[in-house]
Amino acid sequence: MGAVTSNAISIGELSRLSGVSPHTLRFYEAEGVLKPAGRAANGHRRYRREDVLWLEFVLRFKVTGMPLAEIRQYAVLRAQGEKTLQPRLTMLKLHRERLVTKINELSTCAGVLDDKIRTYRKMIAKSRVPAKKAAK
Amino acid sequence: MGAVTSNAISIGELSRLSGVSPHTLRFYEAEGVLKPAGRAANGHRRYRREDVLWLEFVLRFKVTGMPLAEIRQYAVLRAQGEKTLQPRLTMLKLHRERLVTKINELSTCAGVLDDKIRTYRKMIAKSRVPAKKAAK
DNA sequence: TTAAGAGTTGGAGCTCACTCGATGTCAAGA
DNA sequence: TCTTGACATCGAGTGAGCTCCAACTCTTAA
Repeated sequence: MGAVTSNAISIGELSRLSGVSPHTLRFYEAEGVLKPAGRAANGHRRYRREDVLWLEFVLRFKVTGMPLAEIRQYAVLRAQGEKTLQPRLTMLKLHRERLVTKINELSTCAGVLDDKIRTYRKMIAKSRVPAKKAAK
Repeated sequence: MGAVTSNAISIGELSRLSGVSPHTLRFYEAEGVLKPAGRAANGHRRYRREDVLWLEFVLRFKVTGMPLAEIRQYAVLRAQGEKTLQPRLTMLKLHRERLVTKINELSTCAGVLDDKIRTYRKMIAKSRVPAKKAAK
């Protein structure tokens, strides 16, 4: 049975798994968003289950528009252990607020967009009817 | 009473009104997002009511994450008049779809975030209780 | 033995959306 | 007359977030 290897995966596998290119994964590591990955004997990066979970968390942050710098800040706190629970909670709450605001903003825009679409449909319908009448 | 002036505003006024810097307004014009503004006798840009409304529309597109290139594309169609109603409607519908998808995605993330916040609160509460007991 | 394929590094380059700086014109007010 | 302030143009610079390239090392399979 494999000794140290256990269930660690390569950068290529993580890339396929996460949809993030190997380039970008290394870039994230350089930026301090991902902690320096463990290495195999040949120097290749080895990602473990917890690394995959953290990446998923990071991607959720990203999707919600958090800038990398802020994600890194959170990552740094996390690396410092339990004593930073409070500041991390503060960051999460703040981000939650922004997220709710953003969702509301987008919903408003979606409403306006719907109105616009309805108007367009009507305009297109009207511009077609006279043509039919004329043809009659 | 003022003749041609009517209710046209300067770039500075539009900037204050919209929260977009004069630099950026000129940049938008150069990019074809805003149509070339009318000019006063001295060469200064004069924006009219319809220009302000169009800018508002553009900003709503922007807020919802539409890239400038796409907004310009819409602007170009609009400038071509009634005959482009159909392609514009198509663009609006497509964008609506993306917007709805985005809103759902964000809502999911908000849910996950809420869970995380709850977990953090519990962890913080637990890390406090033993300290109190020890002090007793 | 050679070639392919997956990884490594460092650094340059790219896109997007601004943002700024230099330089100039013009009109109004002290 | 001189200064201030708002505007103009043009081109360069910025920052975020990748994305690609060159050159190299290993391992494995033909």
